[in-house]
Formats: sequence, structure tokens, C-alpha cells
Amino acid sequence: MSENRYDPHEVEPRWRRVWEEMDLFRADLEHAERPCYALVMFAYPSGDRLHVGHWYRYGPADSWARHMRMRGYDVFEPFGFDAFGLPAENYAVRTGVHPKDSTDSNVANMIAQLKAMGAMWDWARTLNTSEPAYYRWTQWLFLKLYEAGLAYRREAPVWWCPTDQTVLANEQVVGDNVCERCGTPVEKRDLTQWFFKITDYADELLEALDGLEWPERTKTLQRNWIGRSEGVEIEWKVQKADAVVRTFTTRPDTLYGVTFLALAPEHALLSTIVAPDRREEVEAYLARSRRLSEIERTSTEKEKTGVFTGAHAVHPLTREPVPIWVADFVLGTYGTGAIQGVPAHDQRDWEFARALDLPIVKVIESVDPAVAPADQAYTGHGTVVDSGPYTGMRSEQMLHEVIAELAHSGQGHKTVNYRLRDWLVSRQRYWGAPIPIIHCPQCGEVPVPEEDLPVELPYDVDFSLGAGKSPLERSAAFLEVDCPRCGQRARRDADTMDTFVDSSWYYFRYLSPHDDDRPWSPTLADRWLPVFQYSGGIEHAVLHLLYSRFVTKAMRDLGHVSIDEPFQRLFHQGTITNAGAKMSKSRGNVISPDEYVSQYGADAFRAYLMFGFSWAEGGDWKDEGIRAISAWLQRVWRIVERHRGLFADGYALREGDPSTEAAQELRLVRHRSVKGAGEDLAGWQFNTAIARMMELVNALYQYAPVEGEPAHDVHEPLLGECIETLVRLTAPIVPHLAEELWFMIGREPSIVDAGWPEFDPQVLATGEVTIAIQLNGKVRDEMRVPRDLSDEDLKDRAARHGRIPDLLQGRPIRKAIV
RNA sequence: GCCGGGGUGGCGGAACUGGUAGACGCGCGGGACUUAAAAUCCUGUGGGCGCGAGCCCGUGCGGGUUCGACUCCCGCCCCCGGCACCA
Repeated sequence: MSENRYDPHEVEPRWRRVWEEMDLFRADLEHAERPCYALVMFAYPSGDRLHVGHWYRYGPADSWARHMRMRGYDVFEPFGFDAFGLPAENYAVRTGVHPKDSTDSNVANMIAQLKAMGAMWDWARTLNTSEPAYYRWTQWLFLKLYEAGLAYRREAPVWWCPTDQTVLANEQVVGDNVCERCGTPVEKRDLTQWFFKITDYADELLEALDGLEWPERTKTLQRNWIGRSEGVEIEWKVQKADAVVRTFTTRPDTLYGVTFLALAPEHALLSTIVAPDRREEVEAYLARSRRLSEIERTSTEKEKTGVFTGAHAVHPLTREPVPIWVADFVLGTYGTGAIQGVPAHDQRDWEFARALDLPIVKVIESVDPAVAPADQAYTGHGTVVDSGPYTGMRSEQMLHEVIAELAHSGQGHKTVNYRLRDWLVSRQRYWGAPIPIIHCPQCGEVPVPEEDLPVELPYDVDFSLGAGKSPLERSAAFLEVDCPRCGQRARRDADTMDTFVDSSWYYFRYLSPHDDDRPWSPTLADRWLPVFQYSGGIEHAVLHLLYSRFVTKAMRDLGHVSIDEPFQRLFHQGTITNAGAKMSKSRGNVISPDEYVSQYGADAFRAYLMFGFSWAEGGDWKDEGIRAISAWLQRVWRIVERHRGLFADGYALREGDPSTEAAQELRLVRHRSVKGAGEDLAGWQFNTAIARMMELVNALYQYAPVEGEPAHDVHEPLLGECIETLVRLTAPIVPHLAEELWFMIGREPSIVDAGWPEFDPQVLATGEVTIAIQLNGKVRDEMRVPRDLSDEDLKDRAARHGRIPDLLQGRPIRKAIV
């Protein structure tokens, strides 16, 4: 290798050793004055090599954190592993390698690889959720929620994945009802399971989104998922029975158009109200609908079906009888499990009425007659017709009035419904935190006393997927236990917790990972939370990001923290693809970071990922990109190397007042670069931040060509100042190279504490500038003017400039814009 | 269907609250250095017309507001993501 080249392979490991010896990235959480908690999402140790995705999300996140440290923040940047979970266990089923062994070895390999990235992670505070010292507190969390009534066990129809042999949370069922993990179509089963009562927080989870600095689409995902819907619950007295059917509707203004009620097949009242002569037919219908899968039942393509129950309800306003049907398009899990059928103004009700020949009564007329198709329901608002005293009113107004009337007569009240369901947290798998509950024949559910935590996972278990029983269910050593309350023989709960429980509170634990008498320090939590800046994938929008918000709020209400939200600011990285497709082993298009890192160095790899893409978007991998950025790093190195002589001792780097035009221009670029790069880094716009640095480099080459001998006998403070600035600007992006250059110009390590360069808005506002002269929106000429010229003077000069007088022909210039 | 995001050169991507569209980079053309190549340095590069000064056209499509629109308004088309028989 020629002497005139930067060699990352020698430099990078050397500086990493120095940083480690300096203990540079150990955060002093107790004494921080400007805390900046820079958090990246957990890594899954499901493989032992880093892939491009790891570099793409962690490298830039570290660059942001580095720039914050240079700005004087006390940055805390931890890293840890979400080590429990199905992949490790499935691997064990296939190969017989114990999840603990494969996970531990993957974690060790990943840490070794991660260290080569040169990030500021504080490895003294790493976490591994599968270690008893961690999951002890996951179990503590469970117990706290249990004590507060926020964790409960009940039988419910739940999603079951036949491949993974476990239940799943609603949030883990994606697309056409398939398992988020393995893609297998899931089934509904009635099982007794543990839930966290996230629905208690539905309203706050929704409301508080407005105050979060999150991407709009992520907030939208959560809003849709929570699915708040305001409406009215209406009571319908059933004729000849001591029963009341409650329906939920968002459109009480259509009440006079109700021609039937429909109950879900699982509705509890059904057996009470069904007429004896209809019982047989109803039973047959229920049996039929039970056989249908959830997918078939809820398919919009499916013909509407239903059966008359023989019962009638009394219309709350007209007192007319309304037939009650059972129909499987009505969901037992939403609202009250019963609906008021208004065929004229609801498309589903319309289809139902057409299929079963029920009357369709129009009660709202569109104001615009053009929007009144005859072959479907009219769902908009308009003028009320055939609705007793409300006739002639605007439907929006009737909506309010009819609510008041129903409330007045005790037949209905305003209510809110949510799509959100409680979080199903139990899993019939081994590799997770055991649920700290003991089932005693005498005492029932008994929480494990806190002092007995952790309930440790036994190492010695049988992993074969047998007869629907998990390894823990088959482990007598684990299951058999004495009841902590009465001392009788009892049985441990054999389920483990969803791994999303592990990751729902880890940001607290990072603050005091070694405390063994409490999950976190309230003092540190108050000082460091909410997380200053969080980053990770959008795929967790309604999973981890929702669960963590719930856990934080629950812990707040239980008095364990004082914050309302865990993550104030959030960014999502995009995805790096190759040849237009996601990288995967099966496609054979996986780019291995190792090859590129060993060829170009960690800095170049990081810098390419930051420059070649808009970080939030991602994009397609291109080999030329990394070659280009690597060449640019050499270019940076060369210019600094060439002028290092400027930094001989005692040399003053004040940029002074440049006299020549070239010097003025260079100074201007310097200030512009500092401003631009700083703002862009702060906003995670890495590509444009680097572009600003490139402009400074280009300006330096213009100013001081590298041909020939450098003329350093000439006093050149501006050049020195610019070079020093350049080195500081690049430090967050290419930490190793910048540290080397910093050292090369005679400074002490480390550059992360050398401060971020400042710019002077005055400089950007003074000097001469070229402006375009537009007439009627078209550029007609340009001229050089001082930046601080007044509008009047500007107009005046422009009107006399070049060919402008000819074009103006005596008319004045109306407005000037600089 | 509803909600959110997006559509800009050959390519990746810029453009703050409307003010020279295409920063920066790749690729490509030209030049310097070299016996030569690589590397490096300089230079040109949205499209069309023109010898030239210059002119015309250009941010998915069609209208509009404005002295001026990638940006704002109205009506569409297409792509990505989420939700969806949610009453």
C-alpha cells in the first residue's frame, strides 16, 4: 500500500483500543447534566453474524448520538438483546441445541462484531432478557400488574398457531390471518389464557399520541389499531321475555329506519329469547357458523346469512315490534355483539335485508339527488324523512337530539367502542420468562412471592413438539411446587410470557442493570426518561411500541415511575434491498457486511449506508456507492494530510477577515457546511449532512489545489480553520478516520469531546451574492449584489441592470425578493 | 372502501414557512498527469432548437390561485403500507 493512502485496517482497530482504554463510552448516569438517552431497539440473537440491516439501523443511530455528544450532551447509548423467543426454541427442536447455548453463543459473536462498528455503546450496561437477573424483574412486572388487576386469566377465543404450537396476541396475527413469525394460517380456539388489560388505557394511548414526536404514519397505525368509535348503546326490550338486547351504533339518526336487530351467534341472550318453534333452526345455524373459520366468516365476499329467532324487540321510539335475527356477520367481540339493522343506510344491513327479504325503510335523503344510487345503501348525511318528530331535520342535528331523547327516557346512552383487545401474553412455549403464578387446588391462583423470584427456567427439558404439550408442561421438576399460601402440593403455571413483555420495559432496566433489589432506580428513571431519541423498525408500530406505552402508563399509575410516555421522539429506518428484493437466504441475495468491511473498513461501510440512501426510506444496494464513498474518505484524508503542517505548535487558527474573493467564498462554504451538516444530523438526514461536508471538501480543493508543493510558509489561518472544522464535522459519520485526522493535526483524543463547530449567521448574511432577476416568474438576468442590500435598493439596481430596462419598458418592478 | 405515505434527470437522491428545480454523489463525455493503465486532479452533463447570444419545454395527469407553484387549492391516475362485514 502506498504511503499516500489512508489505511482503515490499521487505523480502525487502533483507535477502538484507545477508546476502550479510555473507557470513553461509559456513561455516568448519576452526574449527567444534559441527559440524552439515545436508544436503539433490541437485537434478536437469532443468528451469529451481523447483516446489512444491523449496520443500517445501528450505525446511523450511533452517528446521531456522537453528534449529540459533540454538542455537549451526556449521551447514554446502551445495547442489548431480546434473547427469548421462538426462533431459538424452534432451532432447538430441529437440531437439539439448547436455546440457552445457541443464544449465548450468538450474543457473544454479535457483540464481537458489533464492536467493530465503532459505536459508543456502553457495554457495561448491556442486557440479555433471557438471563434470570433480567427476567426476574419481568416476572416482578407481571406480579405488579396482577396485583392491580391488570393481568388476568380467562377463557376466550384466541388465535392459535398450529406450527408454533402456541397462542398469539392479536398484534401477532397479520395479513390474511397468518402467524407473524412463521406465516402459517392461524386458527381460533377457546383457551384459558393470561391477558394484560391494555384496553383500560385505550383512550389515553390514543389521546397521548398527539403529543409524541413520532412519524405520522406510525401514529396513524396505532390510531387505526386502537380504533376508537363514538356512538350510542341502545336498549331494546324483548317482547314476552324478561330480557334487554343492547345494540351499539354510531348512527342513531337512522333509528326510524331499523327493520331488524341481529345478534352474533355467540351472543349470550340467544338461548333465552329464541322462540321454541325456531330453536331447532337457530341451533342448526349456530352449528354451521361455528364450523366456518374466522376468515370465511368475516370475508366481505361471503353472502350474508342469518336466521329469525322468532322473538321481537320493542322499538324505543315507535314502540313497534322489530324482529330479532341471528347473523354471523355480526361479531361477538365488537361493541355489544348485537346491531340494529338499518338496510337503507348501512351497506352490510342492506345486503342482509336483500338476501333475507327484509324491508328497507329510507329515513335519510341525500341533499344532492345525484348521490342517491338505488342499488345500495346511502350512508351519508342529509335530510331526515319519515322519522316522526324529527322529519325534515338535518340528520347531523337529529343525531344529537335523538341521543338526548334516549338518555332522557333511559333507553340509551353515549358510549365509546374500541377495536383494541386485551394483550394476550401467555405462550405455550419453553424459551420465555415463566409466568410467576402457582395454581393451588385449595387457594386457586397464587402469585409467587416476590422474594422467591425469579421462577427459573429449568435447563434440562425435552424439546420435541409432543402432543400439544410444551416442554415446561412435561417437566415435573418445574411444575411441582408447594403452595406458598397453604403449603399443599400445587402446580406452577406452565406458560411463559410473550417476548414483547420482556422488551416492554427494558429501557428502564438499562439505567441500573446490576441492581438486584429493584427493577430500576426511580431517581435515574426520572432524570433519564422518557428516552430522548428512539429508533428502530416500523414493524413494531402496534406491537412493541404500543405495549411499551401501556406498560409505562401502568407503572406510572402504580407509582413506580412519573413519566407518561417512554419514547418522546422516534424515527424509523427503511429497508436495504438487493436487486429490488428483500435480502434473504432463500433468494440468495444477501449482502454480507463482513466482505465490505474487510475491504473498505467500518467507517466507509457506515458512511455509504448513510450517504447512499434517505435513511427513513432505504433502497437498493449498489456496489459503486461504497467505492465512491471510500474514495471520498481518501480525498478527505489527503487534504488534511497535505496541510497538517499548518498545525505546527502555536499556530493560531482564527479565520480572521478574509481579503480575497476566494477566501471569502471558502469562509462562506465553511459556515454553510457547519449549519447544514448540523441541522441535517440533528434530523437524521445523513445523506444531505454528508453532502454538506462534501461541499466543504470541494471548496478546500478549489482554494488550495493539491498539485505541487504546499506553500505553508504563507500564513494561512483560514485554511487551517476549515480543515479543523471538516475533521469535526466528519467525526460522527466516520469516527475512526476523524479520530486519526484529529490526532494528525496535533490534537488529543478524543474528538467526541472536542465540541461541535459553530457557525456565524452574520457570515452567511454578508458578502456578495448572485441573485436572479425574475420578470413574470421567468429568470431574465442575474447580478452580483451585497447580501444586506435593502429591497428598495435592490429593485432600483435590478431595474437598471443589463437588459432589464429594455424588458421593463418603463414599468416599475413591483416586488423584490432576495 | 377508510386512513397514512409517496410519484422529481440514465441512476441514488436534494429543494426550509411558494422565490434561479435537479444540491451532493454515481454513471457518462472532455482534459491534465502517465510509456500505458489504475489511482488522482480539473472540467462538462435535465430535454429540444440554434454556429452563437439565446429561445422553448420540463417535478404522475387535467384544471385553478399567484408577479412567481415540486411546494397551495379542486378533480383524477398509479405505487407502497396499515385497517377493513368494527355496526
